Amino acid sequence: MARKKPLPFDPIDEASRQWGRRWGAVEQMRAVTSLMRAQQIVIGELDDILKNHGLTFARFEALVLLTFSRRGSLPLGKMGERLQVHPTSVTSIVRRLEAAGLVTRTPHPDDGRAVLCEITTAGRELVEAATADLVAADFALHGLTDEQLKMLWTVLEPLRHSAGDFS
Amino acid sequence: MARKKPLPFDPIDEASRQWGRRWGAVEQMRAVTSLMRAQQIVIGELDDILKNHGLTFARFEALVLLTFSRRGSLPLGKMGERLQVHPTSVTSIVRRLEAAGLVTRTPHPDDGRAVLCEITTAGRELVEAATADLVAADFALHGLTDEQLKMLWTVLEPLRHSAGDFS
DNA sequence: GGTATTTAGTAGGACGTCCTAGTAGTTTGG
DNA sequence: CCAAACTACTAGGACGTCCTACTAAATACC
Repeated sequence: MARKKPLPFDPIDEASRQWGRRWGAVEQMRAVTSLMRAQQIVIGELDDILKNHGLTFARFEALVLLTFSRRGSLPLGKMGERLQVHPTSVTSIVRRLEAAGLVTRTPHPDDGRAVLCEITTAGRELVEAATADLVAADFALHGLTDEQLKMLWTVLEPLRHSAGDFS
Repeated sequence: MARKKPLPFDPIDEASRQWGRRWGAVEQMRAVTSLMRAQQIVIGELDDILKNHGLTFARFEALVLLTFSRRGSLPLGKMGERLQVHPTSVTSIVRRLEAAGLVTRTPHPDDGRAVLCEITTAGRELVEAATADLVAADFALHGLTDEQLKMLWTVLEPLRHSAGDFS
């Protein structure tokens, strides 16, 4: 994941300097660029860890969600709501999980339109193993203090809220 | 972008509650999930704004980078370094920019392997217009104070640093 | 100088994300 | 009770990201 040759300067810092000479909203630009890059770094590391289990972070999240449900199963639509992704993304994720034998797809007993996704025993075991690895790796958030982690969440919370994720 | 029906609770908060009952690293998990979701929200809004200009944020960033260069041109490899993306991503981005007439691709005069990407007049004009829109929209970071924006950057900086982005 | 290695970029493919469109069930309202 | 509206999901495609080859050119090293 790490660049072969790290730049001798922070590219975002450098860009924000140039940005400031022409346009406004320097702090916003810098924050957004940071956010993008940090997300890219983190998901790269997480996917790297999960690759050893044949997973991606998206699929891992789906499995975790299922383990949190009472019966270990949810309709795809509910999964999309909780994971905050588009319905078609859920279809894609679940298709791959099913192919790996980690979930099963059955028609919903009470609603002919819906599909129930249920985690298998193999899925539950894999979640445990994968989670252990992620926790051991600090979720790729090396060196951030609990203070900083809370700050990150606190700063981003109103952003998520105003985007209409929840009320 | 906004969900049709926002959940009556914060899905990340809810997940972290359940997570805490089984596994550790609750703060990390919550921070990571926040980061992922916030990035998704922000890039969604930015792409939405840029769609009016026939751009995406990735392509916008590439154009901005070119306007920051002395001659308005850079070899693809340099662009990848500065944008912190894989070489093949640069190829993809530049191909689309070229198709839109926003950049030209010419062989590098001093290095037969390299390709020089140069922004066109149309490209420069588009960057100005698109930037104005993004700035007007606060880069989709509605309501975050300068304090919070700085905090975001500050918290994420060491993460980027330790990933080897720069030294 | 001539070969070996490194470097720049492209080709093709996997994945996750979104979108639009379409199908098949369910619910609503007259 | 039947048609209209809505809902759950799938199909197919665009985009950006990464990866693994692969080609061609430049550089290093005998």
